[in-house]
Amino acid sequence: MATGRTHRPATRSRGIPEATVARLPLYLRALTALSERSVPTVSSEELAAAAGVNSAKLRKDFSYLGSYGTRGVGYDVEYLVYQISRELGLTQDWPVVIVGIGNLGAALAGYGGFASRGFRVAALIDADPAMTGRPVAGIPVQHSDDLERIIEQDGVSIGVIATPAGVAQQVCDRLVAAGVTSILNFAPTVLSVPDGVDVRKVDLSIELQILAFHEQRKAGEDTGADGDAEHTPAVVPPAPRGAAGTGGRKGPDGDVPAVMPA
Amino acid sequence: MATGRTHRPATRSRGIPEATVARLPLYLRALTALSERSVPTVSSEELAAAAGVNSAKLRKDFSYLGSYGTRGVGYDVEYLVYQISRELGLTQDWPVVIVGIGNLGAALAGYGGFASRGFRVAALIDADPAMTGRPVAGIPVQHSDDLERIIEQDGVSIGVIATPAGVAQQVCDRLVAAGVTSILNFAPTVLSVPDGVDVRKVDLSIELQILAFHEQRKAGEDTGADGDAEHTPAVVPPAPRGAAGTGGRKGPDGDVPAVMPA
DNA sequence: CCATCTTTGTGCACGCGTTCACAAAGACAT
DNA sequence: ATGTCTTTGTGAACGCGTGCACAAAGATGG
Ligand SMILES: NC(=O)c1ccc[n+]([C@@H]2O[C@H](COP(=O)([O-])OP(=O)(O)OC[C@H]3O[C@@H](n4cnc5c(N)ncnc54)[C@H](O)[C@@H]3O)[C@@H](O)[C@H]2O)c1
Ligand SMILES: NC(=O)c1ccc[n+]([C@@H]2O[C@H](COP(=O)([O-])OP(=O)(O)OC[C@H]3O[C@@H](n4cnc5c(N)ncnc54)[C@H](O)[C@@H]3O)[C@@H](O)[C@H]2O)c1
Repeated sequence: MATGRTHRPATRSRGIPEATVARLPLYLRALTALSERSVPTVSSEELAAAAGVNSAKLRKDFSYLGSYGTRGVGYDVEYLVYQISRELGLTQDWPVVIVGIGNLGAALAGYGGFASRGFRVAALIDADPAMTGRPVAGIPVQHSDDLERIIEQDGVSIGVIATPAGVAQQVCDRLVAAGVTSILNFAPTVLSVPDGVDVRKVDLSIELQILAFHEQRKAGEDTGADGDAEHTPAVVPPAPRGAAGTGGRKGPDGDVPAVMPA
Repeated sequence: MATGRTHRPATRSRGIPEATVARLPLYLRALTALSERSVPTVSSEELAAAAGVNSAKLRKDFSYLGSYGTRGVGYDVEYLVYQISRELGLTQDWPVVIVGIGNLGAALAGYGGFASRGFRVAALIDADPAMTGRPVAGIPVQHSDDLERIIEQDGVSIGVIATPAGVAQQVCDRLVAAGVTSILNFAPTVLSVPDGVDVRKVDLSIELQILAFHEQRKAGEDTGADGDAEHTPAVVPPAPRGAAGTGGRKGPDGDVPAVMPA
């Protein structure tokens, strides 16, 4: 998932529920695939299956956009692709800057799916002087000293942060001050931004921890021991399939010893 | 039809709400930072600010775990770190395999935050024979022919898919058949899995499109006109019945329906 | 022991999102 | 035109998540 921070400007955004907006790209992807196969129309049932959602939900989602279907037939694929693209703002070009061209930033820079939908990598920015001028994915890296100039010059309104967590807030502040109003944050930090700026985060660590929670729960049910263990501490839960005995992991993030208070 | 998608296990009796589970890693991160600064206790107000959430929400979240606070004082940092870690299943070791060691997979393999919380990269798997044996982030890449053996041997229950979208479902099927029950998918595809298997996806493209939607909305407020007369909607079909009468979707701002293709 | 102050834990109300179920709309055949 | 069949669009019910507001719990001080 990856959600942004608190999202409630009190002013209802546009009639379209946030949950619906989050699914539109999903529909768009499925529709694009149908379009490439020259499928003329599609029913809500078929499209819903392709997008992995409930058909009633899909119909309600589309009802927020308007009545674009034909009863008894379904939806016109090409037409719907256009309508959703327009609604999402993909009919225009969105220049994007990526800040922090390390392992992740470099991978993002070369990501094909980036440019596929109106998103254009306008610039790659890094603080390391050694990287300045070096081409990554065909785009020369620019020094962060020029960050403000680049953003204003190219009219960039979307920024991607792929720097270490320690400097993410600082980078964010500079981006916002220079005019960026949408930020996609890959650094594991909570960013503070003024009103009117949207932040969405992608946090691998959080996703894994959520998976671990459910994984543990599944394992707990199998052993039948204490399915709903409640809060009765003391011992660690039974290890599921092949969980190696904590062979002294303790990552660089510095895990904590875990001590019970008196 | 195992259209199985992610979806909630419906947290039956005495379960922790999914929304709460998703925030626990956030609290844990903030608490870990406090722990490293040797802060003994923290109030819900302070911790909520650090995690970027509402304090009432935080207290309610913690109430699902039990009564771990002390009224008039706050929460014991070390104790909470332990409790949340335990609840999330981070007190045990989780071996993880990454399939598809391309640009993204390689970045993930070298990600420090991966190993920081009990997640251990057990293996890197790729279908390209040229990569087999080559070390990435210090770990030798193994060929996908050995996928099943690796998973069973190491008791891996969490898999990360970073392959091209076209083969993601196929890779997913093999992972699941071999015993993996939690999948983190980076490929832009909807994965079908049987019940009991959790899938979470990280989709950069979707995040950007959501940002673009809001960005367009912000821009639309400034400039009164809709800006793009490119597609020229020639004919304006009658507004779908009840735009104003029956239930009024849409806001007061009159949207311009485009032409329906023949 | 009592008073006061701080902060938790939670009952409650509200709004959003999901899902069901069905009338209405249109296609198509006769 | 009429009837049948398919599929949309949506009213309504429901459940989940959020945030308010406050009583209770415990610390602290006299
Ligand atoms: N690698 C992953 O798979 C992964 C996954 C999830 C999250 N993340 C997060 O993404 C971020 C980047 O990860 P990474 O592996 O690419 O790290 P990295 O160290 O390889 O790259 C960080 C880059 O940021 C640059 N940088 C540092 N300070 C900067 C500044 N002030 N302005 C501009 N650039 C600056 C550095 O020069 C470096 O090139 C980290 O916060 C990490 O936690 C990484
Ligand atoms: N690069 C990014 O920033 C980024 C961002 C979001 C999503 N993605 C998605 O992540 C996936 C990987 O992206 P990438 O840029 O690393 O692509 P890539 O082409 O660099 O890497 C793909 C790797 O998968 C391997 N592979 C192919 N088929 C395989 C199979 N059947 N089994 C095992 N390995 C197989 C290939 O050998 C290759 O090494 C893609 O689906 C992409 O859309 C990438």
